[in-house]
Amino acid sequence: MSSALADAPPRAADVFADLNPEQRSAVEHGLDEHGVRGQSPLLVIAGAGSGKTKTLAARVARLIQSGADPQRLLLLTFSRRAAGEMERRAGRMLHRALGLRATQAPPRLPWSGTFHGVGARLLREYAPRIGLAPNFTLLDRADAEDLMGLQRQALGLAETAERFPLKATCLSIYSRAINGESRLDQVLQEHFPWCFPVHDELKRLFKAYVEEKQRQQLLDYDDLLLYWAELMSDDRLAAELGDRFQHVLVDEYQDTNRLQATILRRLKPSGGGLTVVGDDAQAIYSFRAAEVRNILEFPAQFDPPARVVALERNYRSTQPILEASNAVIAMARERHEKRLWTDRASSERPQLVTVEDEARQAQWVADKVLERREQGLRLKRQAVLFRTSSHAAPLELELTRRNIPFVKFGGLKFLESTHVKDVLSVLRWAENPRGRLAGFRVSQLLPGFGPASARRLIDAMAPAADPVQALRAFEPPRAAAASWTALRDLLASLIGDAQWPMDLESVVEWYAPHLERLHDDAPVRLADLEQVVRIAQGFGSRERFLTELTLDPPEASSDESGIPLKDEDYLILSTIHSAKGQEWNAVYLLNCVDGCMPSDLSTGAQAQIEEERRLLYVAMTRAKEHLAVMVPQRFYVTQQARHGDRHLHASVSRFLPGKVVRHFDKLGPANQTQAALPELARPAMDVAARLRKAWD
DNA sequence: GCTCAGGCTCTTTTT
DNA sequence: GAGCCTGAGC
Repeated sequence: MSSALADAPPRAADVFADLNPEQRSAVEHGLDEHGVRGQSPLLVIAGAGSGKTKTLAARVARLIQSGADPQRLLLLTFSRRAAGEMERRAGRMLHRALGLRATQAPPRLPWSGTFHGVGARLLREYAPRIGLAPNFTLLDRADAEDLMGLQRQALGLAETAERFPLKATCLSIYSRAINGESRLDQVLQEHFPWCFPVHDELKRLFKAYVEEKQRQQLLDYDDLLLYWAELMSDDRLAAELGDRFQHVLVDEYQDTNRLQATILRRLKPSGGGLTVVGDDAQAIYSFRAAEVRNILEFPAQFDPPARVVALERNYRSTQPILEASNAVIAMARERHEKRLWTDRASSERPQLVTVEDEARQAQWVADKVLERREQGLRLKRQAVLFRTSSHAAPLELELTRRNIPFVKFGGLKFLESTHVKDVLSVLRWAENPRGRLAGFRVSQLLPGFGPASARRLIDAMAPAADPVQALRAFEPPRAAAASWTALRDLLASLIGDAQWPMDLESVVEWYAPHLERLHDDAPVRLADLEQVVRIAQGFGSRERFLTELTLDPPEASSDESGIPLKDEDYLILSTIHSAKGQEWNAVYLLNCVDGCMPSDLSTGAQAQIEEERRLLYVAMTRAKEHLAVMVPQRFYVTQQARHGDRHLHASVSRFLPGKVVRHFDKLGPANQTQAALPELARPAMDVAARLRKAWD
């Protein structure tokens, strides 16, 4: 224990002075002026905008100030970004609390990060003790899907008379079973009923998938949790790890799944030293097998039960915004009774803005954003939120047209796009020449090189003592002879000696002509690749680049101009999921109509609808002063296989009935006449039918 | 035996 | 638009 810290003058009162009584009680739980006293578990129910991050950071700072070793503090957050934020704020408080000089850095928190990130580090360290290869390769989701796809093919499941679930669906099912600690038949019954007939085949497939991962020393995301949990089913290792981390703090506990709860339970069986923070009203990740019951049943899990502290004072939003948000969540079926309050009065109510269509919606938002900027509100203080990434497309177009810079969070990461995956796969293959996945993908980029040749190639390389030699000895299919030479030589040089980050540039150079041949929009994709090259420069080596990119991918993308520099001003576009934990002075919420909000893919079970309601609640509570909820009356639906593109008539979200809407100021075209919507009389669409049926 | 073009289906949210 | 399967054509 650092004596310098323990000897520091107790100046806690200065730093922690502005905590309210509930926050203070959470921060001081188990502590007194002599340091760590009690060790009972703590649950903090933290409403939206109630100073959750501040409280958690203050608790971290207070623990360290009281003598806790930063090395023995495990801080589990939802995202890397949240971990960084927590470390920064705790650092600032510590800096003041310990009376450090400006040149002195506060202690770092080496064990803060996501469950997955921390799991990866622990597993590398403990690998030799649990029969795991320490240099295991981490699969991102797309890789895992490809591996599943290969097994699906190999088992002949693709050729069954009935269409077998796609590889992505197979992986979702598998992942759900792992994270939810559920049996396959339960998962199928509850979440994938249409796949139930192929229960036995899926079971075979998953067995093959697991075996293949083990053979190739591959771990997928779920394995990071699974192996961690398994590691701690050994009493000795569990005790060792439990002892290693004196305090364990978990953020966003409402979005953890059962497997994560198991890990915590094995880490801290008595709950001593365990602090979890969350808000059941903001649970929005059940599609990832998050389990709200984790937080609801947390206190009773221990004997004596965990102490519960509720933070109900909201510091973020104005009274009118909070009232509207409270009205939305008050209609939820099941919830922890809790009433957020604030003293931030305002005469401005949230707006419910009806516009004709999505194009007008984009114009309205762009106008308003500029108007607010004229009034002095920087773009960065404003955000546009949406349920689904594609909902922002018309707005992105409008913003680009008007030269308004923006950065988009969430949705399809550009790392997952075909061309970026292609390039990264070449690097992966070079990094691990016996890995079958990357080779299988890359070789088929060559014209005349199909799945059969690809399989022949990876079969030749996998067992080879010298993969480069196997590569040179390989006879390519005749049609691919010319292009084969270039790939072979590229790989040989990449395997031979790594030249980072020049390697990546060689790969892009090799790939460019193939990109040209395979895609019509090659220039746009090439711009993405230049972006990758730029990102790569921030990493010390090829190996680090590949592993860290998997656990911590860049979360933003923007138009072709690339991500703006940090000091530039830009508008935030974000999915609601990615907006978690954030706040802005002005928030615009797109497409608040039935079919988008709730998404018509989530109107099946009541539980899904309730989650969509919480999603709206999360979106609204991001706003500090200005909130505009947009309702386009019709929108254009593209790529409908059956009927082609057409207009769809939309109605305001079911989560905004009369008694909620009265908390809003209504804006919009005074009288929308039916004449303006000629062809909408009988929309012959599946979606429309489903929307109606949802009201039955 | 192998590749590739054409047609069909599905399309959320993320570590 | 991309994944996936089928079947024509080499």
